[in-house]
Amino acid sequence: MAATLADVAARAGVSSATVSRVLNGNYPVAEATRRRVTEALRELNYVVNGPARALAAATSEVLGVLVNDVSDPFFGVLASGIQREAAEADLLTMICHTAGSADDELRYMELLLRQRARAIVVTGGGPEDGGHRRRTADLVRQSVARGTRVVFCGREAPPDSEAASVVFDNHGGAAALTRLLLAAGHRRIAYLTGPPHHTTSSARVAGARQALTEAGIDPDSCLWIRSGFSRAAGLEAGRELVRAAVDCTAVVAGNDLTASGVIASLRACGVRVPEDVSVAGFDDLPVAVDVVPELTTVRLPLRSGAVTAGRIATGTERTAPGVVVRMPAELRSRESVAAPGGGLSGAVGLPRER
Amino acid sequence: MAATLADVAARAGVSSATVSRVLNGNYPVAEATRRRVTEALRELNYVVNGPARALAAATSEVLGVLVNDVSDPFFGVLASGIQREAAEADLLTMICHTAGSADDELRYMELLLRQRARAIVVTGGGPEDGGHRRRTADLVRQSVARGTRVVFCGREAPPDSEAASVVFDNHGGAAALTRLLLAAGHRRIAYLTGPPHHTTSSARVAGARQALTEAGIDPDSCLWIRSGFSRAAGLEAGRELVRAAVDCTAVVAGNDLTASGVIASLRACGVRVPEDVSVAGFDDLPVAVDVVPELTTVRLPLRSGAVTAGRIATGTERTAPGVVVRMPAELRSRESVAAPGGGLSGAVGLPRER
DNA sequence: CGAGGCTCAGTAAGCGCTTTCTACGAACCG
DNA sequence: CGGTTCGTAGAAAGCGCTTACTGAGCCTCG
Repeated sequence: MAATLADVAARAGVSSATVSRVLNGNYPVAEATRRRVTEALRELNYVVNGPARALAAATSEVLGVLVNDVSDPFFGVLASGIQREAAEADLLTMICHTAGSADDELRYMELLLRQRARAIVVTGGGPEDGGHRRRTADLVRQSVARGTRVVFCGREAPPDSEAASVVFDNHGGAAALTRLLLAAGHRRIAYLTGPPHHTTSSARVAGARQALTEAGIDPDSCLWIRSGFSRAAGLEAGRELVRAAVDCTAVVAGNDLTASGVIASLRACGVRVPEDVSVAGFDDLPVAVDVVPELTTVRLPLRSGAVTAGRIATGTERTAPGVVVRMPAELRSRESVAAPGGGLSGAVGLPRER
Repeated sequence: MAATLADVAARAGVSSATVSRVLNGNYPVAEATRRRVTEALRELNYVVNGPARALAAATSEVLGVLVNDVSDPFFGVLASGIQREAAEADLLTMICHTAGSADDELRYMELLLRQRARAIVVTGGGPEDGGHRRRTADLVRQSVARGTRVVFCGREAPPDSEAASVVFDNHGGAAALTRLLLAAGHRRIAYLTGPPHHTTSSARVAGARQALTEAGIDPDSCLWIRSGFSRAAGLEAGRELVRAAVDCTAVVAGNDLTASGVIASLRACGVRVPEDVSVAGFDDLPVAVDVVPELTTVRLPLRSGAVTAGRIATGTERTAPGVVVRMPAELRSRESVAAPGGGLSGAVGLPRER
């Protein structure tokens, strides 16, 4: 049933090589022949056999993108930016959902490597685990050796690897955001950190701590609460903050999604934002301006970072191996941060602790 | 650099057939031999060549999932359900983002077909366009002929095709939702339909119209507004409704995302939900209970639908070709719908029209 | 008018794997 | 002790494609 090149060739009365040439257009073929072949191609409903082509040509037309969470808009922006570049280079993008699991990340990298993907883009932050880094570095090495380009977008490639990286200035952004809060007069700040042992979380925490220290404030006098990067995590955290009547005038969420959750649950508990408590986000996702009040946040140039990563991955942009492209972060001051108000405990009418 | 089976065989002092057998474990191999081979495999850092294997075995280990929008939680739920089943069957899931484009949908189907994917799951609704249906039907036929199973999840497979379908009762759900609103006393309802010429939108509209007609109300006395399925579309629509001071006491959004947008923009304009205007959603996504007030919506069993689709796709569950599995919809009555209030125009202090 | 150049197309050698067929011992049995 | 069976592994034939390499015509030009 499935027609092969040979079938088409027979029907068109030519050799299979000619059919291949018509298909790929990389060698001259006389117009008349081309027409006959094209005809036969259509008549037989020919569909090229990808594996066979990939085997013979030692390359394929797929670009793999690894994302932590397909339903997180952060990755949506990244993935669609990369996809656009891939399409430009006639590659088709396949997105693999790792669910934030380090093992799945490796599994998919290996799968893509096995499939001889043209390139692999690993997006988002990753585990800070040494074993994982080492295994990742191994895979990167093998991939590069087999001609699969690897690009990291959102974290640095393992040291000494040939893979390029596009990284966002999480550290600087977090520091700037903290300085903004300090300038507004906040001193008691609750930080919802992202998932622990995660490069992105750590960089943001480190940036914030540095800004605090530089302002002469002991970072440990602030609250550091482990949370996730989802809206649900923010809702949960918001409820917890209120329940514990935490003594703070500002909450810095791990990202905008979390911030929107925090705001929703604070308001549901009667806490006004920003009158009672200021809330800040991170990333400047579309949701940041959908929320009421609009979020003060840190804008990461995700789209252009994705495009850069995509261009490196497709080879449109040639770079030195192991290059690290740094993308700046930029403060977006909007409505959700104001001068310190009564704080959480004040707002809900509980005795302020400490 | 890239070690092949033959390299491994040479190193282990066996034939490549033996190495293949060790790799696949489908033929008996003496323990001692196996050990030597395994050793060589590791020493040479062997990575199987997917295309070569796929070519020889005429099948691959990938399951493709087509989604309209990777960053829409509706598809997130679907994709992760399918992925779980795929993982169970030792297949790896690749998600392709079609951006709702009919052309991309076909392109990706063809890509997956070319790659000899084990199965393809097409999720979500699709264009009602005849040409597209026909081309889809063609591809399905070819896929099946080549041993790639095709499953539709969220819309029916083209007529007479071998592909299975898992469909959600959009029609019945929309009817039930409308009846709920009618029972609450609403008569002037604004419907934000999803994207036009889209199977899901149409089914929901048809269900609502039927319920209206059955209640003796002329469907055309209600407002039918084209919108999208995103939160942004809801925000936009909400603003429009207020701006035009539309005379209605209830808004039925295309889905929960849109509903959350509508609520946000209505409230931003000083309209109370549900006191002034009731708002209903569709799908019962996690966001439905995150929103304030919690959304009255229609629950679609997305997760179990996805699992079913996944099981059919992987072959875990054997079904007759062309089977259509229907999943029921279920009303979820929560806070966002109440008895009719002053309506939109009343709330914003504009003269009520008509 | 024959040599050299061009254009176009066929031949055939793989790409790296799976799998059938075959072969070789060793063990078993009557 | 010859013949059968069983367990194990090699030889080799593809899978469907790409791509040198080769060569047949035909044109051009000295």
